[in-house]
Amino acid sequence: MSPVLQSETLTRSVEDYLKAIYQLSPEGRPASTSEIAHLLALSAPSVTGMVKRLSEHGLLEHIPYRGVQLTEEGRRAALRMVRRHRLIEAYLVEFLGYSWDTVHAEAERLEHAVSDTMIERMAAALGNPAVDPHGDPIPEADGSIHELVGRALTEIPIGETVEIHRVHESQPERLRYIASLGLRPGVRVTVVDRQPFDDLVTIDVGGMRHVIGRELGHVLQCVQAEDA
Amino acid sequence: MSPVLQSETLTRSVEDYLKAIYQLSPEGRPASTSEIAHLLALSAPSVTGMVKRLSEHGLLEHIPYRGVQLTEEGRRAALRMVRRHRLIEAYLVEFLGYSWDTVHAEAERLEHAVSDTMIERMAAALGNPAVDPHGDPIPEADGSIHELVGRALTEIPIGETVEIHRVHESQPERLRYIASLGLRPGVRVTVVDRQPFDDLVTIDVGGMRHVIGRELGHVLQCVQAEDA
DNA sequence: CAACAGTCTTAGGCCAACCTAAAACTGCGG
DNA sequence: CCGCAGTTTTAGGTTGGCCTAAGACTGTTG
Repeated sequence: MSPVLQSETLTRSVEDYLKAIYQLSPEGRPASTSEIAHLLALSAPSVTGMVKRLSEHGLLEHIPYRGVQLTEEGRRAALRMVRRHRLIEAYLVEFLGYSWDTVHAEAERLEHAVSDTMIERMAAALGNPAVDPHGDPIPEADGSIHELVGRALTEIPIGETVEIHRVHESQPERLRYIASLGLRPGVRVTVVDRQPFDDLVTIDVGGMRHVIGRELGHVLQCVQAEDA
Repeated sequence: MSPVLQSETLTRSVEDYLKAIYQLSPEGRPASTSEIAHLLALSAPSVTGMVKRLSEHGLLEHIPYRGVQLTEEGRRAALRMVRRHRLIEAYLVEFLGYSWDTVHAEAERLEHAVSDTMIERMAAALGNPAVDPHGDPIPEADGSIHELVGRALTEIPIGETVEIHRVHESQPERLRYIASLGLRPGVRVTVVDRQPFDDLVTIDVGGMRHVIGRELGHVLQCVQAEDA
């Protein structure tokens, strides 16, 4: 119908908005103007303005004062950016010596500049990985994504051993701290104690004990450990 | 003095202008408004406007109706972009399966998006090459550049055997044609005939004979063949 | 159910980069 | 040395993307 945005016509800004809205609500629940503004570090009126334009272009639906939801077209464009971002992160870690705490900013710029061809070559060089260095699933080129739902570390009962499967965080300082505790996707962790309030969890990571607070606990997504 | 552009403050546009001006005149001779406009596919008034701003920022000197020259600061910024561009081209060819005729457009976008850190890692992965896939010299990180001056193919006398050392062309179709003749940096060529006018040159490339016209002849830069 | 806090939108501006149309300059040829 | 072609600049306008200030809405609460 609309001959708009045949893939390459989206501006950087538009790509950022779509990705942000997707990240605020992968399930499609409406995202609020202020959430978007906060995530993109912009003023609320800027968001309102852009949202209006994007909804005119059919990339999202906006109910004034109620929030925005991606249309199918908007969701596809957003997932394309997520795929790019995560593949770039994986590539930089694998081939250019980046650590997972430094890779985000670089990917944030590259995701807008790289061609589809280059993305697919990077994917091929990596062996078409399913997840990025943080354990986040990489959407397929066709737009499908397989979210492996784990449990937050804060929900694991005492005595249980789990495997960290995803570290849902992008701030370098936090990632560096997490890494300093020996925590990263694939690592096995045993919950040895829990506080009744504030979701404080004491864990054992390869013999070392650490106390994890609520925020970090939510960032660390776990799955059942595979073998004893 | 001016706290402007501490490296990362240049916009894409500004980077493009500086690189274009450098390319129009690496030696520093003034470049004209219309040359710049043509190279960047912009209107002349757009160039005048930008040139005025850039000269206010000390990146170039503009004598109205006479042309522009890069200042030392502008030249440094331009060489930085040239380094980025050529290293990116080399990296894409070496590690991501690009051919030299497809690599230019990709590099043109990436050169604005990649961090200095990433550029240096790419350089290291390549073993700090001195030239890119077209044989163009890659400026050093400190801003020095070593242009190996060759002779245009049109200037080689009959009977002489030379080595192609640089193919100074960026249009994919032309590069594809050149490659189809077996011509690329490092290839040895013997001049077997020359026409008195139009600079037509007949060459022998590994047993195949081709006639090269003036334009292509200038694109192909040659050096003395190393050994018989 | 009125008032208020908080959120969202409208109004009005700004800046970078582009454009076209018109005016100004340069340098050459008669 | 005047005029004219070609080049360059000025004038004025557009668009995307951002901003602050001010007004409109919503939902909660006394």
